[in-house]
Amino acid sequence: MNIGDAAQLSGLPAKTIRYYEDIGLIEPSRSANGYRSFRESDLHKLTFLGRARSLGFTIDDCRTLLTLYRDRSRASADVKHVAQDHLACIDRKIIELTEMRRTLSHLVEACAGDDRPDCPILADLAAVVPGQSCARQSN
Amino acid sequence: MNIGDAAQLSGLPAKTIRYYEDIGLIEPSRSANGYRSFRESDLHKLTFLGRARSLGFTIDDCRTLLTLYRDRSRASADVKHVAQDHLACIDRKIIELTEMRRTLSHLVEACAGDDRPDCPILADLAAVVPGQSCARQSN
DNA sequence: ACTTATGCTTCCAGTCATAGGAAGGTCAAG
DNA sequence: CTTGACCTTCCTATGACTGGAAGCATAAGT
Repeated sequence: MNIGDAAQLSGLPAKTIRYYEDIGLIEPSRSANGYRSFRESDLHKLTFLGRARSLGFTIDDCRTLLTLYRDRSRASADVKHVAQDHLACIDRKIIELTEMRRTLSHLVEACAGDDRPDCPILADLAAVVPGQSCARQSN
Repeated sequence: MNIGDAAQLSGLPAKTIRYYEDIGLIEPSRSANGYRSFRESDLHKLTFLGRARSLGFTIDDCRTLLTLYRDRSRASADVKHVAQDHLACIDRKIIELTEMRRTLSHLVEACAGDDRPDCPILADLAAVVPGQSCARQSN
């Protein structure tokens, strides 16, 4: 199977598949003409990766998860640990975004949105004293 | 005022301030020795930028917002528009993360997390048929 | 006057997970 | 035998920085 078919079947762009080979996530064999040749197991890995990425796991997480997947003597605790860490990371992001959303929606509501220049949004951006804002922990 | 003080007072790293000059967001003057010299207005812009960034506005948004801020004849509708677009963007991200969170937390709950190899998390990652998963709209 | 330390400068490279595109080889169909 | 679709590698760009090297400037201490 060539990369085009692998892309079609896995749902990943060919570009991404080449990248995954580059960074050592997959190792498809090569045909005589130099084309990548994908076996069932390669395709399986690709769909695994696609699914893991769609759940927001980093490439590094994916590497770990793939290793655990291959390892028949793994402990499910190890997998759970990776997933829980990621879950915590997602939760932090959701909290951060929700906080932004809260502030921003207040500002948007307060803004008349007409042709006059007075704008509470700009006023907020301009007025905040550095030490007092919530800007610090966002990095 | 040198960059170190500007960094302290604005809460932004000196590196970031240099970067903002590089991309044309600010234009501090220079002292005789070649050091950047920050006026009150520069500092004001920096805190404005810091606040806008902490609300998740892109650099491009910041550029627009700064321009609107300078423009005394702006219409608040223009500002509101930028903010609303960003709010919609935040909402999309929250929805996406929440969807990930939902799936992932189910999987984590279902995983025993002991020393046995059986793991619903890996099973899910491995089993999904490409066309059927929710992987598509995440790009 | 000399050393040390801190602060400033520019420039180059790296991050993350790809995407875009150029230049060129391969293959099936008409 | 040419067209077009597919494949290859290699280089560059994204966003918003961050890290680090090499080299001046300045201030403090001895």
